[in-house]
Amino acid sequence: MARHLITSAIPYINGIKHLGNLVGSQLPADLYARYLRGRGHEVLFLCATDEHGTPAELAAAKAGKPVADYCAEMHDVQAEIAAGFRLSFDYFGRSSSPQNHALTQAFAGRLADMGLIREVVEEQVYSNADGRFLPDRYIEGTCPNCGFESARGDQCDNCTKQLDPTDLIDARSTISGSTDLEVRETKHLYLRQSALKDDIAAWIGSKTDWPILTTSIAKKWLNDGDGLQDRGITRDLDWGIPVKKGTEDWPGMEGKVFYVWFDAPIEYIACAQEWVDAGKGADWERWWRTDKGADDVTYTQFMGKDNVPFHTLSFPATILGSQEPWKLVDYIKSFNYLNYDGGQFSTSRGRGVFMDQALEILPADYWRWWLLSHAPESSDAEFTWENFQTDVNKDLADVLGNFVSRITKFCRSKFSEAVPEGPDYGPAEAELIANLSAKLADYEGHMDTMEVRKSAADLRAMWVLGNEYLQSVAPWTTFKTDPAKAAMQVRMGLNLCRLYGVLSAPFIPDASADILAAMNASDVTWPDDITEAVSALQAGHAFTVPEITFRKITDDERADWAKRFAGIRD
RNA sequence: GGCGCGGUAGCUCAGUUGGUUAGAGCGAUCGACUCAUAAUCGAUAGGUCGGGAGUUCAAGUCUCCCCCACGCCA
Repeated sequence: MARHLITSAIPYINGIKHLGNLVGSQLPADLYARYLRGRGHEVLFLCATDEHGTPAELAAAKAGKPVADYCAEMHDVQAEIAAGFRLSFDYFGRSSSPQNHALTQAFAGRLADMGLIREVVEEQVYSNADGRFLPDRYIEGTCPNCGFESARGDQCDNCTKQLDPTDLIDARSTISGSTDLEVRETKHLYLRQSALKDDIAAWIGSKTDWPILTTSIAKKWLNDGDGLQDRGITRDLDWGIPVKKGTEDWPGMEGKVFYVWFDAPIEYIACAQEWVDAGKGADWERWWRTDKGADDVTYTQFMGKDNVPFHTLSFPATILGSQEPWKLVDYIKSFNYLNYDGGQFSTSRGRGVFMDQALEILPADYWRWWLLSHAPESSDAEFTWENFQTDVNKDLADVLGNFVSRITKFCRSKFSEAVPEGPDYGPAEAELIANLSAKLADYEGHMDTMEVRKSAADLRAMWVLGNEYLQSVAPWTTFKTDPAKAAMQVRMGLNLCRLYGVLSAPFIPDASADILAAMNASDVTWPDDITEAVSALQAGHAFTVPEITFRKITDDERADWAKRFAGIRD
């Protein structure tokens, strides 16, 4: 039994995530966590909400709520939706937790002690009306180059010229529209990532088994231009973790907070502390401190490609720079984007399906299966309603659901709602067992290496083997001449239902639980041996014919949903 | 403009270090079966592997150029 620490990129607190976000981090992380638990490994699976920064402040203001209240509410909303998708976090924390405050401040203090923090005085635009410094993207004005009226503080979207906020003519705040702006000096802390470049490059270089997507992004940032740049880790905001040097005040940094991208990944560690403090775990250090038992932990992170730089460079810079025995990530599984019907999902335009909407129209398993079996691993993937409908109907309703239905109903009509008597398995069953064993090995191999789409294909192939078997031995025909033999064939079919329930659980936990409950199965452990597994249910074992496991999506529904989620809001 | 991931059957995608007639699922067509959610099983059709040039005994797989899509950055 091995120990696995798994984290999913932590979703931003502002709003509900769409299916592309889900399939890019939380869902595959959950698949992996469920699989490893199923195999009997010890797993700690953590996720949290990422709560700091300007967007959270603005969203709270828009909602007319104090930012702390807003975040608390949205955390609960996201937690509820995550539960709806059956995301099996051991703990769903918050980056605004007291634990993360203390740990982030401790890291900053330690990095300062190691000489890796420098103070920089810079000029930034301050909005008197808003009472705050404005990040470049919250400033708009007329481009001095082309005259475009909605150029942003960092760049003109019309002529693409790179700009400084002070270049803009009639600059205004996009928050309030106010033109009462001024340039003020402000002091910030920078993490000297440039000093850690060689360490990080050596570490990345040692990860030869990582996905190309992960390492190519990391190497680009390491080597482009002047190489890895020092990064500002503080901001002039109210909402965030106050800048402190450990537990001490940081002279000159009063009223400032750490930048969200500094404290967010530290929450991975703080989340484990929250898990313990909430009474759900006993010891977080044995997962995170290599001097306290974490040296045998395998740590895997899941994220979309946009998060890769922060997980391959920024967070490792924090860890490596501290020179403390923190656990570094062993494997980063990154994903491309899921497109929606030929374009992007769009939060602002309401285009695509969001997590809460998805659960309103169909159970979680439908989404889990389709999204995972089409995970954007090697390139961006494409969601269309036509594909979703045909794939889900075929795979879940016809291949798996109908298999359970046909065998249980046949048994009930010809025998009873109990596994019938019959002889031992024969040659046809031996062949089936051999095929299943081979496919199970493929399935486990692909799950071990987190090849999500291939794992889904292997699982489906095992479902198909059951249908092939029934079709070939045809118990409905056998029954006419040799009822005892037919009973044996039915016994195999019922045992396959139980087996599918066990093996399918990482992908479709609810349906698996339903099947196992219908089969009245007490043993749900992962099979070591298929021969044994298909003998688990013995003659006389009572079962029930389950309700329809997966109903089909109709053409009307598909058309209706395609229209509903096309994005008419503006 | 620079960089990155891609461009393989109607659709969604696989194709290890270059090596026999390029694969899967869906869809289509035909057949079998009738236990089942008009389900299942089998068979067949369908691709000049974005375009061009090159290296090689041999290239979807390597090199160069070009085109297209998406993304990131400045």
